[in-house]
Parts: sequence; C-alpha cells; structure tokens
Amino acid sequence: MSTSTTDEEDRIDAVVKALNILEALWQADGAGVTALAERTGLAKSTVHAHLTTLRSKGYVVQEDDEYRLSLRFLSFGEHVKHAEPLYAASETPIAELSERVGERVLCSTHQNGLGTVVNVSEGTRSFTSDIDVGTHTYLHSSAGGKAMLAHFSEERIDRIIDEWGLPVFTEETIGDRDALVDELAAVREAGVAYSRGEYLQGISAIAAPIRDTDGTVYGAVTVAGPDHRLANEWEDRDLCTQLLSTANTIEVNLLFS
Amino acid sequence: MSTSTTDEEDRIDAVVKALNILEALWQADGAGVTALAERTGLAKSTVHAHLTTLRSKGYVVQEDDEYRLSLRFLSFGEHVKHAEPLYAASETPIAELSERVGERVLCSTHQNGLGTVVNVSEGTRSFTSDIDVGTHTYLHSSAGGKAMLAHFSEERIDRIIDEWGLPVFTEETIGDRDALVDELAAVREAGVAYSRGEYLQGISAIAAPIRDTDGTVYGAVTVAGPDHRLANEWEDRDLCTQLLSTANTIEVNLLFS
DNA sequence: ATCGACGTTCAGCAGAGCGGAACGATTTTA
DNA sequence: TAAAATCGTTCCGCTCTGCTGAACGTCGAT
Repeated sequence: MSTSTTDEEDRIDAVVKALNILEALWQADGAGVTALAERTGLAKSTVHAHLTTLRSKGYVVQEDDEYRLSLRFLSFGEHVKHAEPLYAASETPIAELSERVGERVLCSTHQNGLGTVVNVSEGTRSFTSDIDVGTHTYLHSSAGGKAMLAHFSEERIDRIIDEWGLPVFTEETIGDRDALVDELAAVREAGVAYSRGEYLQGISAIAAPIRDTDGTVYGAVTVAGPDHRLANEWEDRDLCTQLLSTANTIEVNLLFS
Repeated sequence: MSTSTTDEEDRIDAVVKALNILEALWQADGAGVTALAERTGLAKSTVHAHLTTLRSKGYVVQEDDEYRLSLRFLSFGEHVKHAEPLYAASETPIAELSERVGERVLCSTHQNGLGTVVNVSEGTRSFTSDIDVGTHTYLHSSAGGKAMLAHFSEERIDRIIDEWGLPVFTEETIGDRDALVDELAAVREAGVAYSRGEYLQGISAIAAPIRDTDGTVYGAVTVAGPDHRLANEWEDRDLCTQLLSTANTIEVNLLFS
C-alpha cells in the first residue's frame, strides 16, 4: 500500500518526516539509522534526531542494534478498532458466516477513499494471505471495495480516482475509469460485487455492502477464497443469500449501537 | 496512564506537539480544534496546522465537526501485536487457563519500564473493566508488573522508579520503595505475585512471570477477578499450579518461535 | 437581527530543524 | 594484527519553517 498521498498540502515538514520514519520502520519491521536514512531520503542526523524524539515519547524502542515501533501503538490500534461501530456489529455475524461457508470472511470499511479491514473471521479452509485486520486496500481492486464504491456518487468516485488512481495488480484488475463505472453499475444491479483475482492472483471474493436506510455506505462483508472453490460456488444462489443475510444482520446491529 | 515521560530530552518540538495532539485526540475520543488547543496548551492555529498535516497523511479524519484518529493506526497496532512473540505464544495457553478457572486471564510484557497488556482471554465469569489489550500499566501496582519486577536487577528497578515514580491508586497500592523491595523478595520466594486491590478497588489478581532459561523476563500471565472470588481461591494451591503451568507452556512456546 | 463559538486563514518574527562533516566504537577484511 | 569499512552519535551554522495572535467567515442559538 502506498504510504503517502499525492496531495501536496502537507504543512509541517518535521511531522511529515517523523511519520515517514514511522512508516519506514513499520515496513522494514525494525531498522537502523542508516537504513532509515536511505529509505526516507533524509540525512542520518535528521533521522537520529527524530528517533530520539520518538523514543523519548515512547513510540519507538531501541533494542538489538535497531529501532522498532513500540507497543504504544497497540493502545491506538485497539482504540480505533473499538471506536469503529462496525467492529462490534460484525463480530458475531461474520463468525457465523465463516463457520457456515468454511472460507475466510472479512468486514471492511472505507476512510479517505481507501478500504480498511476491520474484522476477520477465519474459516476451516482458510488460505494464508497477507490480508489481515488493519490492511489498507484500494477500493477499485477488491470485491468489498467495489461493493462500497458502487453506492457512492459519481463525483465522489471521481475524486477518489483522482486521489489514488487505479493501480493495476493483476491481469484482471480494472485499471480503466469507464470500465470501472460499467462494473459498478453491474454491482448495483446484482446487489453483490465479485472479484476474480483482481487484487491477488488466484484469489476470488464475493462482497455485499453494509448500508444505512438512507443509503450511507458503512462498509462491506467479503467472502474470500481460492478461485477454484469460489468460482464454482458463486453461481450458487445460496452463497449470495447467506452473504446478503449477514450484511443485513450487521446493518441491524449498527442501528442498536 | 501518563502521556509523557519526565525525560526532557525531547528534541524536535513540532513532532512532540503532533504526538501530544494525537494523544489528546485518543483520550478525548475525538475532539475539535478549540478543545484540543486547550488540552494541549497550544494556539488554535498551531493545532489546526498539525491536524491538517496529520489528515493529509491519513492519520486523522474529520467528520461530524470533529477530528478523530483514523484507522491507519489499526495497521500499526496489528503490526506490533504480531511482531511481539508473546502474542502468538500466549494465545492458546491463556485461552485454556481462562476456560478452566472461569476468570479473565491476561498476558502482558514490559517496555520502557511500563507494562503493556498483549493478549486477553475472557472467562465465563469475567467482570467488566477498562483493562484491555494495549493498556499500559505501572509495574509496581499490578500482580503482573510485580511478577516481572521481581526478577529485575536492583539498579534496573531503581531506574524505573526514578522515571515513573510509584503513584498510588488505592489504599493497598505500594507507594514506598523499601516496601516494594520487600514485596518483590516475597514474590521471588513464592514464585507468583499477588495483588489485592492495589490498582483497582475490589479487584484481585495472581500472576506468574514468563522467563527465559537465562533469567530474561519476557512478561507475565495474570488471572484477575473480584476480591471475594480470588481471595478465597489463592489459598488454593491448585490455582497457582495451573498458573505456573500456563506460564511454563508459554515459555516453551517462545523457544519455538 | 445580534451575539457567541467554532474552524479557518493570514503575516511576520524568532528560533528551531536540517544537513554535512567529524568523532568513537565496533565489526569486517586483508 | 592492523587497516578499513560501517554504524550510531554529536556538533555547528545557516536558512527557512513552524509558532503565535489577530482577523475573517460561517454556523447556531438566543
């Protein structure tokens, strides 16, 4: 996932630099001053000053000759997770769905034109993947993202495309604006969105939007699994029905929170 | 929990200010510019500039006339959680223990002289509390913290007391250095640490340290519950045995990770 | 219609943050 | 064993950036 917006409205340089260092530290899973300086394009002394600051505030720890993100981020992470209504509302429903269909079920939402996975329930047949709670995704290249996008206004979709573009990940990824608009119309028609390897080769998914009565889009539920299993099953009306039922349950849960 | 160290080695002002704003935003669970300016003691325009920066980098979102932490922190949170070996190593053992004893079981570790809850497993009789994954705790005022402290060197204990002090939360909290040293000797003797309402009134806990063969302290397992249940049970050798067995299982798991 | 509270914008000055070079300490190569 | 490379850290001066206080525009409440 891209680590910085294309927006040049960044105002405070020092803060942007500190955040870039944190992001680099996150991607590298711990690193030394020199490595971070290369990765961020800053002078070693600058990186050092930032790391000292971050360490004294407890956001970074220094051990085994490298700096790492500290457990303080755990507080923030848990905080935003529980502050997100979808988290509690989806917990039980997606657990039931994943048990029933045996595949991995995800619940995601959107923020700043990107998707974020809020909750995951593993199925008995779950595959390994790097998609987990907290993972950011582009909205155009995943089933859940398309399920959400389909119910946005056209201007909003344009703004998102302007900001994030339509990066292509596999041969199946929709990289063209007009093709995407057509696809979204089909999604609205069908009520669910499909992805056959549009983000990860060999992985298919079906997703349903989670919406309010007034049309506000809160998120999406996604069932994901290997092509060969899901591609056969999604002809199956039953999977769609269960998926929509789960989405509806979450919608109802959201009303009482 | 205190939001800033007593250490005055902070180097980059702008970053410190940005972090203070994030912390204020976290504590307030979303707030406006004016409220944040009051809380942090900065000028409104300064807060605004920082929020603009943080928003453009995607760390903060603006909705319903207030700013909130964004879901980006979810990535960081999950990252540090999975990077912490204790998380995976404790998952199964504490689930089994909480099922057996019916109380809440926590696994915590230490960083910068503070404790952090890494994993929690609810028991059937779990009480509600504000202690959750990611919660920071002082080491002197909790069972888990004392279990860890007891196996630190005396100089290290002194350094921690110097940095964080011995704040008193209830009538039972140990606020005196010498009393703490005596207590820690008793903990070493017993192999487990007790807390009877030393942090939260009415809540007792028993904890065992998680250590390496060379004595390195990785963390602690804690069983927590209401006074009236645990106070009776901890005479019971059986609870201690199960606790120590769980701690040992985690220690073994750590060796194979 | 008036007032108050809020988020936002503006401009100028003080001082803070940045980079380049140098320093010790440690490890790797010859 | 000595030399050379690499790393983290420190220092210093210059430029430019971040900070503040005041002013502006907008919304809601009175």
